[in-house]
Amino acid sequence: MTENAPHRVETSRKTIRVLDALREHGSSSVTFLARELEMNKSTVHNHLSTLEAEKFVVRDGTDYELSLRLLGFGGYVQHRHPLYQVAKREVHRLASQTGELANLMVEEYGQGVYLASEQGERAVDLDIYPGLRRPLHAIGLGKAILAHLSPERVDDIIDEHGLPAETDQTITDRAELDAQLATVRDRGYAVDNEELIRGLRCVGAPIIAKDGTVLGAISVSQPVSRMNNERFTDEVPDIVQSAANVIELHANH
Amino acid sequence: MTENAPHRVETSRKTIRVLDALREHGSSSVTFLARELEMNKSTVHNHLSTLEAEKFVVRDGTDYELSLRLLGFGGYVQHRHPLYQVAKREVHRLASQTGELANLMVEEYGQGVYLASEQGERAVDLDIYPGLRRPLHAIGLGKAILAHLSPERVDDIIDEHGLPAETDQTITDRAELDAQLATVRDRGYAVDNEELIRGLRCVGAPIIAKDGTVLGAISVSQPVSRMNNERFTDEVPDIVQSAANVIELHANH
DNA sequence: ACAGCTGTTCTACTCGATGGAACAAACTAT
DNA sequence: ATAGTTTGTTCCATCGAGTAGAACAGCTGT
Repeated sequence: MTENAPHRVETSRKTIRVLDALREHGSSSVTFLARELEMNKSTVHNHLSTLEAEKFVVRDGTDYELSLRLLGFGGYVQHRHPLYQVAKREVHRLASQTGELANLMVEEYGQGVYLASEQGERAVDLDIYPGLRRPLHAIGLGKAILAHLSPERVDDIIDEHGLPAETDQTITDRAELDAQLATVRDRGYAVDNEELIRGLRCVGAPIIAKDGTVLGAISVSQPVSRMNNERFTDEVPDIVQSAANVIELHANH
Repeated sequence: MTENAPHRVETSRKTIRVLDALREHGSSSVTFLARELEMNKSTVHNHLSTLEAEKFVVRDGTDYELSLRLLGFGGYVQHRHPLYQVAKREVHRLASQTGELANLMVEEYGQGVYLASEQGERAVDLDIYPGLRRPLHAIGLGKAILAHLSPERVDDIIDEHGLPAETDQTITDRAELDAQLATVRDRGYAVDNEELIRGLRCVGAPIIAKDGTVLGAISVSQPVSRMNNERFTDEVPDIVQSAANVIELHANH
């Protein structure tokens, strides 16, 4: 038992570690996972057998991989999420209206989680999928959310996750971040300028509930080549903000 | 240890049972789950603490519910699924072209699993989401798949799952099913006529790989009121089949 | 104030997860 | 072919850890 941790089930943590490893490495064999996780071969085998019996993994010959049963859990969580239900259509509309990539994000455990991601006709292909987690400070979506969390909450989050640099444009200075968050609050939307991925610009608007708490954020991402400064500072922000407003109306019944 | 089951990790099964219960009942308290699962209160508490530490569940005051971390696994599984990658755009196109509900299904463990589900402008709202499982025999999508599995495989599946009646239109007779599957093979698409849900018609076409194995099926569902017999037997099948053909082309590189 | 709920903590017991060795099956290389 | 290496799987004894039950604390309503 580590430190002051209460009574935890160590065995189940091992099972979760196996699942995590399968997600990180894709289809894997018993011995590979045993080496990777520094667990005994027979232990890994037992856990995989259990997961297979429970249909959480499928075996492809000698390798195991995550099964669609996990999609059942994931789809369920997404489907029943209150913000997803009201925002789904707007994300869709935003993607087809702009032809670009539209995303919906919420905060959980101090990280940004994509709740929905929809590609328009000419959208960039970014390997973004629902459930993917990204640091909040490095993307427009995340800054839109951070700007409307309580200062204590922002402190906690940065204490836990820091301000890692994703590209050379990422904000890594706390004062700089605070300044940007103030700007976001003023003008109502956030941007990121190749902060997570080089060549990509993104405009995000917060979704605020009637009691003032931030529910999430919605954004449009497009290559710098297709977003000149005018679109970047005028047109796109308007579109994204009005989508956020529509969602706010639905969210507040 | 039950029967001839090899060495399984019983503790992890309990954790999985907790997750299942949370999915079935939604947000739940410790004592509720303990009663439901016939486990000791403290045992449930330990498992939930573990799941919370691993961020698989979030607590909302005294209740626990499934977290977005599960969406991470689910989204990953969906995103990396080979059929999803090639079929995604066609499902999208089918939904906007018809304005109705378009679905993509694959078979896993003898059940039909929705891989994608997209609503067009006037589509019915069916509580279908990616990862949801349905019996193969009761839906057009499922019959499109069954028709192209090997006879032994079909036998195995029916041995395991039977032919439960979802509505009074569901096929529950094996001979009747075989006859329908033969028809599906002949004309290239499958239908269901209020077999899963009353008032809903569905046309599904199989997606076949170049080696003859069935990869999945794609469908359009709409209310009987909007699908007269002509559309049901001519127009819609054509649209769905051509979408399936496009996917087959992409799947075969 | 008291009874009846919760969730949580503690502890002793014993069940079962674990790691190591032994096994079989599949491949490689000589 | 045969020997050698690597795989997945099974077996088994040990001891670590999950479990159940009781005790505690915090809350609600009458």
